[in-house]
Amino acid sequence: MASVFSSPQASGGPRSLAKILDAARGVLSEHGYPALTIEAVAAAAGVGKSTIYRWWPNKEALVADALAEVFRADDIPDLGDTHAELRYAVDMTIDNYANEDIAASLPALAAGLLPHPELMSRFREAFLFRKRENIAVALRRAVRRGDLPDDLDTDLVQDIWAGTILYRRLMTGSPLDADLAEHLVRLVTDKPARRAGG
Amino acid sequence: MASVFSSPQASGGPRSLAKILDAARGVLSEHGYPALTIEAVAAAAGVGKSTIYRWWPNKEALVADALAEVFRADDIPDLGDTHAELRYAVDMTIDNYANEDIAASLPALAAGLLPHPELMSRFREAFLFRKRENIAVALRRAVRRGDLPDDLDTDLVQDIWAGTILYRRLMTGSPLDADLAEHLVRLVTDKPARRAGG
DNA sequence: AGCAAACGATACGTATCGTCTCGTTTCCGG
DNA sequence: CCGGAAACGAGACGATACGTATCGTTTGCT
Repeated sequence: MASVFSSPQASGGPRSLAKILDAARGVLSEHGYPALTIEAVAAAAGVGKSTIYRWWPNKEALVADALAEVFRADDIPDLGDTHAELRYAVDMTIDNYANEDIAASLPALAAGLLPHPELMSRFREAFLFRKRENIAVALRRAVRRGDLPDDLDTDLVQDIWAGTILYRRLMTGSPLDADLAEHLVRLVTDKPARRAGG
Repeated sequence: MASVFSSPQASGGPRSLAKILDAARGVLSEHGYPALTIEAVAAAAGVGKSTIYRWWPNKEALVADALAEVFRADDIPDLGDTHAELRYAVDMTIDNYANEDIAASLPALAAGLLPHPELMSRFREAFLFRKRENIAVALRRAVRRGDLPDDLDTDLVQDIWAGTILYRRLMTGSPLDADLAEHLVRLVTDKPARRAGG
């Protein structure tokens, strides 16, 4: 998969992207986000600073690219069982945000990209929407089975899942365990009483 | 209310905290987070840098203090109506995260505090738990009324509310409107079918 | 072989951080 | 109303990182 934030030119093309992305992940894992400077990545990659700046506009874009390759965006398998499929989706999301490198970088990433709408939307594309579409497929499948209501707001469901998980990870520090996953799935599958069926 | 991150000494005590906090909010509102440097705040407050560093360990702590005063943490009024009370709580949360200054600063704040557990926990205290306890009171009131299940996990409810709202604000950019508020309230009040009544 | 793109090294100017020193102002007790 | 201590303003300072620019070298395509 090509990188999202780098801008390979027409002919010839970059020769050191992979080396740089690997080095970025390495620095991040070994020394943490505060140590992740362009100069440190360049040194770890055995590369000149200019080479990094040739392909990425700034540090956040580089980190986003480096992490995008670690971010899971599986197709949700058709298991014939709605509960199991949604659990798969939630577990995948938990997996992503439980990842040390990702969790440690996301706030700084968001902070750095927020003032740059162009980069921010590319970030959303790479990080969120790729995964979201796969989960949406599973949700629509569940609707077709009759397990979820026709008017289900799939975006809201995903905002709730990802939002809760991320919030727990970054703000409250509560565990991201099977219990949470189960709650989040049931939040969607246990339909409201709807005032009639009582 | 005293500030959370500053550390006023025994006697004498600081004379310029308010001036500095006001200046910080001013710079933030007028020029945005990237312009919020210690030097800019000092200049805007008509204060020496050293005065700021005397009372706050770093920029994040200062910003956290400045924003904590803007953060709403109302008591949820006893309206006799669970739905209305929870809606009040959700609206308040939306209000907080819809605030330009707060939303623009939160990621940078989280990024800066994350590597410092001590500051991070003081931040949680000031920003989250004050508000959460007030909302928890309303939730427990609703349980007592029989409108919510006895085993309600109030922390999870709040993680879902705040998480979803914050995620929408920072990541997807979806609107934080009455529709969302209503959905989030119903998520809690429309009890699951519980496998029996269905 | 030849050319252009990609590269590495590295110097440079700018910005901000957080520390420090020093002389001045403010406050409080006596 | 005086004197000392704390708080203060100004700003110099070293360290670090950013992002740009220059330049000679390597790489890979034709």
